[in-house]
Amino acid sequence: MTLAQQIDLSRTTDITPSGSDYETVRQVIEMLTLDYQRQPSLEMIADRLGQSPTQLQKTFTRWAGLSPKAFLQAVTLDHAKRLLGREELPLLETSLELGLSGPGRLHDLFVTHEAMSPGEWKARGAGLTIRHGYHPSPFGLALVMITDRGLAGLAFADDGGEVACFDDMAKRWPNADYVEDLDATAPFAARVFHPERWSAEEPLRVVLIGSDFQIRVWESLLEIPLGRAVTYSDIAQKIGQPTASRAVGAAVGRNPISFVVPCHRALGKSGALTGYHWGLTRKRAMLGWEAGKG
DNA sequence: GGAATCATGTGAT
DNA sequence: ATCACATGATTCC
Repeated sequence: MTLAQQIDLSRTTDITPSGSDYETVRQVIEMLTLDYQRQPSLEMIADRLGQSPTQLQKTFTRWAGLSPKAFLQAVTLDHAKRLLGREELPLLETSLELGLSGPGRLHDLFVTHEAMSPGEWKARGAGLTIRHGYHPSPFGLALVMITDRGLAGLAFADDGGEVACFDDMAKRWPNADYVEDLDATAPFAARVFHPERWSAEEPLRVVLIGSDFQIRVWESLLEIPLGRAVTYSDIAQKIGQPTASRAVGAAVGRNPISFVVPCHRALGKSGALTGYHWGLTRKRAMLGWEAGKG
């Protein structure tokens, strides 16, 4: 069976109502990034997209829970630095910590994770059955991969990139058996993008398949609260290898469960969004989207 | 200030 | 062995 046959695109189920808005958001972010010096106004952007400013405003609010202006601010370097928690006044810092302690513990408490043993990692997925399916998401078409131990992979495809996206994921565990099973993946797709629905009673189950080093990095990503960010060197410190920030970057980049393991909250020391496996635009979109949730 | 350069750990080939 | 990196600090203009 060929790869294209394994991925049946016609059977994707619409789960997130805001899924179709991402294309608009993506184009806006790209315009802003392309000539950030000229600071194109909302009117100009709407014009270039062939939409009215009010239409665009509506789309944004629906997608981000955030006005366009607030969203645009959330995408700037300035805001990224704030996420790192370096520029807070002491007073604000305290209230910020308090305010975040709820959602901040979210990942800790509501995502249970287990790691594959080193032996299983070396087997490169041998003996493992991975069920997968594409579903719409707030960040474009999402590829969900699960094992009987929980969510193993979450990836994103740009238009027409569905096969490439699947291939990217599948070659991480080349010896696994892959079965398309949208009925099995749909419940995960429905929950993943609604973190407020994760609960201690019914936590989101994820399984980390990677090397020992990668798993240590990914586990520390899980501890970053919503609305905060850390640097690659912060993570290196945390796992006790302070000179390994670059290796950390590589490991973060190989995170197979993007969004749930919040690798988009890892930034360069300057606050710059240095890279993202599924495209920098998507990283900006996620940070902006999350700014509307906290 | 910004470009060039270096030290650096991990994982794939 | 060698190479490519989602880094970061230092050293030059």
